[in-house]
Amino acid sequence: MAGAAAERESVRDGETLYGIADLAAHFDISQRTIRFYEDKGLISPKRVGTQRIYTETDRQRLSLILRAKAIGSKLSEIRTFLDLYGREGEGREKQLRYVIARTGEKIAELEDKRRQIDETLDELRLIHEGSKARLAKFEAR
Amino acid sequence: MAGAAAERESVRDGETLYGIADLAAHFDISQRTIRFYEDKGLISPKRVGTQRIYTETDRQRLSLILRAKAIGSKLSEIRTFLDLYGREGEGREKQLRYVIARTGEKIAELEDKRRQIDETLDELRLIHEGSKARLAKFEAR
DNA sequence: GAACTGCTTGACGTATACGTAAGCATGCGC
DNA sequence: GCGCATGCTTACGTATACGTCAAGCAGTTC
Repeated sequence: MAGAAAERESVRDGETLYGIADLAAHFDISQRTIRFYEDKGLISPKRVGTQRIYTETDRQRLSLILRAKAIGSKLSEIRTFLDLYGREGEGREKQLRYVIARTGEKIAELEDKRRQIDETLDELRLIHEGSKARLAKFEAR
Repeated sequence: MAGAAAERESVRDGETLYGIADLAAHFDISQRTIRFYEDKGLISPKRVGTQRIYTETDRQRLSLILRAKAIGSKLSEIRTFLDLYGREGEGREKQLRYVIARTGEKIAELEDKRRQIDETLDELRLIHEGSKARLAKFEAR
């Protein structure tokens, strides 16, 4: 990953840049939302004058933010979440322990959520299939 | 006090009854939260004078509500969610179609959420294990 | 029978996650 | 040079999901 990043740095000439409208359209969110995330410190685009300029990295960050949101993380959590990804390259012992602890918590939390979703899915499928079967009887008359 | 109510459980029909404090303690939520759900029409306990009395069915309903919340449903959604469970026994054709449609949507939604959680889990495990491996090197010195 | 405890109903406050509107700056296309 | 689109900041508004008093009633205890 560090190698790929370095490589992308070297071909910076060809790096695609985005305006706020581009990202808003791509992710189907409002510009206000993107600015809001910036206020919360989740993304820090470059500026040209006052205008925000987003790099590919920013775009991926935003993608991560949205997925984290989709699985039920709060924005305040997402901030430390992003830090985990950011710190991955660093190797200081204390930070490693921190990352291990936090990711461990999150993993347990998500596994639990997954279990609950599975249970709910089982029940819903029962109702779904049962209703379909009962409907079939109606139509068979 | 409500605990006392649970103890002298209605021997007549053998059904266990609960006070609001019982449920709050059991599910580790506040009494305020339970009353809030009632305001939203999610549960409708019996009353003895002004006091709320919950049956086993109410308890199960509350359990369902909390699980639905845990997987990211909004309270407004949970209301129709509960209707699905309630209507399961009824067999009117139109209602069956409704139930099939709604459960189908929810199933698709949850399956998607499950996928996203799995992806996130994969990434987190990579970071987690990778960090543990790197930490092991530190300690091996 | 006064204090204590638990429950009740408002009414208002709070955190999160944005939406919306107003007003100003900037850049383009003609 | 002018109008229109696009973007910026500031500020207030909104929906959700509760928390936090405040004040009162109903049993229970001492």
